Amino acid sequence: MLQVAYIRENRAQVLERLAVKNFKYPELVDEIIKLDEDRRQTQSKLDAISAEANAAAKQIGDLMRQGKKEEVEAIKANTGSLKEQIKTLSDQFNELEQQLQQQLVQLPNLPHLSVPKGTSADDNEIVLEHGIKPNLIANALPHWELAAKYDLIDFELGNKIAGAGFPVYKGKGAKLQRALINFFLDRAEAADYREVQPPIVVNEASGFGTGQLPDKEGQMYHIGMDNLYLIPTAEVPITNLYRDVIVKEEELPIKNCGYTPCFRREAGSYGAHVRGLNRLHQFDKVELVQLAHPDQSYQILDEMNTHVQSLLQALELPYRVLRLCGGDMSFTASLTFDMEVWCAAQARWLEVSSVSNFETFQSNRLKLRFKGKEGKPQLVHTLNGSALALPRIVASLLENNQTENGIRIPKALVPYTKFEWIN
RNA sequence: GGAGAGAUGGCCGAGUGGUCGAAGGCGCCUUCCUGCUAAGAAGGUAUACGGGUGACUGUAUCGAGGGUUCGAAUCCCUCUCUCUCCGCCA
Repeated sequence: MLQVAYIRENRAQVLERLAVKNFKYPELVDEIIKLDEDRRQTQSKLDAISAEANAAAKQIGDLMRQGKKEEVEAIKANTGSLKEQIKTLSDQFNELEQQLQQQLVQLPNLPHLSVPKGTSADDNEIVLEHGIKPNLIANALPHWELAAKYDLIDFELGNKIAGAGFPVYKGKGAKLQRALINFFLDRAEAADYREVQPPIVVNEASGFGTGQLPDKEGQMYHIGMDNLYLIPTAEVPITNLYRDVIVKEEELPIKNCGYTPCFRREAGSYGAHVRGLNRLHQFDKVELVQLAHPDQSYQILDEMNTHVQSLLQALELPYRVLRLCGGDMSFTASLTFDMEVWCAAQARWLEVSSVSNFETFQSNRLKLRFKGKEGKPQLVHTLNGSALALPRIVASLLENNQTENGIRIPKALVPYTKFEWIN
């Protein structure tokens, strides 16, 4: 959520930035400015009358102590109309605040100046490509067939007990999951992230804090009876650890990481592109979350970017880094880098990580601030990134590393899997 | 799920319907003092939104929301959460 004062004072710039995200209702900006104007005027009136009423009440108190009953009655005669005015104005004020809030949450975050214009994934800027695409053996198989061939993942069985998109990992397939999670967590720990294990359901306030709610209910599984949501990413619970918190400036940056399963309804997805592990309703992911000083957040974004790349390099996977264009970025982000790995048998790039700086968009909703020795509390910048999401990593490992003799596990992972081959 | 108790500032904790944005303690910050691993003294120390170039100032906030009252941390109602005991259970 953008800050009203910022919108008010930087109207032209806000409009210009929103255009980069192809925001469809720029008139909302002026509606917000108008509502804010009304709100402030109403507050001024309300405050003045409340002050008057407070003064009268205080005076009555003094007079009562002196036993001057008649004078008290004279003052009381006036307070009735003050009360009515206060009631009317505060109703107005609450209404205006509510409207303002409703409008504000509809504005997406402003993209960073480096974000290219564009309308779809085709307009994303390829920042770099790393590694060499493997030459596959003849009769190379896509990962879903490899998973069946080596009895690693059972999509049918998952279908039976839950539904499509909930695979069952078996034997070395299951061990590979566990190995990847531990590998990613160890790497995060080595980079000074503190590991946390958050709940995998969250309440509404948490969903609002990181920007999933309102409006994106359809992407999350909802437990109606208890009004809880299954998390779509660990970003939600981990960032919300700091909701309504004022941290000390010298504690920044605050680095947390965590492994969780993630749940996504993925309503409307279909076709060959969602086969196998390409798109699931439940998957595992290790997430990095940082709270940063505004002066440092872009440097930290680069560091996170580098961290994710180091994981892909360790896993010997060819990858590329994209700078997302305005049209492909999320509602909440200021700048996002996506990492995609090459899946050789499908001959496709698959997104495995998304690293973003949200600047103050989330922290404004979360009321997450920092305070130095002097001065007012300021909103922190929040950042997060997948490091990494498992399914497409597995897809790529299986497809890229298939040989006549089985599937080779990359060296860095062998201490975790305790096996070098799947065969 | 049943019964009871409770929710006050960073923490602990007091609070009679007016003198309470809130005693006291701890913590923290600044200054002073004392030459010694420390102690003492003074002052300061919530947040949001307004108004003012600024010093400053108004309003709101004692779990949340309503109500009673000229006036509510204090009285009433609803909700949420926490704790204790019982039940169930990994």
